[in-house]
Amino acid sequence: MELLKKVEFVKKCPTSYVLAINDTLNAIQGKWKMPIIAVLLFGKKRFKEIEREIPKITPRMLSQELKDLEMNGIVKRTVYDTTPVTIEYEITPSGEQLHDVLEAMIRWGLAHRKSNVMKNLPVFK
Amino acid sequence: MELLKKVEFVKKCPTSYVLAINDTLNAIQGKWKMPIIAVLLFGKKRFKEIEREIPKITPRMLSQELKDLEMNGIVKRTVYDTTPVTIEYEITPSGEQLHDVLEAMIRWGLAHRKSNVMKNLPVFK
DNA sequence: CAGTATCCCCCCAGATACTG
DNA sequence: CAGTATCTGGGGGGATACTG
Repeated sequence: MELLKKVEFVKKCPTSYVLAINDTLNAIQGKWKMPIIAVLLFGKKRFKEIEREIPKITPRMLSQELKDLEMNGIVKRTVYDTTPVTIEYEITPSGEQLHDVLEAMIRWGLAHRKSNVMKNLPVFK
Repeated sequence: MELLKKVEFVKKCPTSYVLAINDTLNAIQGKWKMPIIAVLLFGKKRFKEIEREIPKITPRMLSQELKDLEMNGIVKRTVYDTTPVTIEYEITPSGEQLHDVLEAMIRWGLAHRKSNVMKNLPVFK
């Protein structure tokens, strides 16, 4: 769908579009969501594994964000009945579909940085 | 680029991708960025016009967000030498390219809501 | 291992009022 | 019109310690 048509659509039916964008934003927004999703795109991981792969994240934050992601259907949590229990986190099919969004974001980010229009962007964050 | 290749790429060259995603997130993240961008996609607007079109936004927030967007090269601010001065905000070409990201987000948001995997999403925000 | 529980600080953002 | 100034509360998120 091209821009003008979309704009027209938004005019006529704002709620569903705004809602959809909001859902997506909620899914990926927050300091640690993207890193966690990125890590899980490489496959199932356990709590400590994720923690180890994301520098500086605290268990408190990891726990909290994983709950969010689970509630939003991005991540699935499975408890295995071993002793002690093993718990694995994996990305859901729906979560995996986020790669389209990520690719669009990567493409825009690269192009935008190249176009050099940013006046005051920190090189690292 | 498909997922696996991207993942490989991320493994080899994490910084640029993470940076790009970060840039994009910074551009659109925040409570009022998307509404402002949406409004400006309809054309040039003045401060008060934007304020009127976005319910509940305060001048303080609008001013702040517009500055952010300008610094990030998403929005251009033009001062016209009338009396009193007229100031117009318009979206930049680079900002307009965000529609690819928006469309990806809309597509994912709609599909994800349809797939009904969300356990606890507020119907309205 | 897989998390909770507490404490605490900072800053985002709302309310309200004011200015060139 | 096009914003800025000031005050304020709530919560996101860090540090640290603890638990089944």
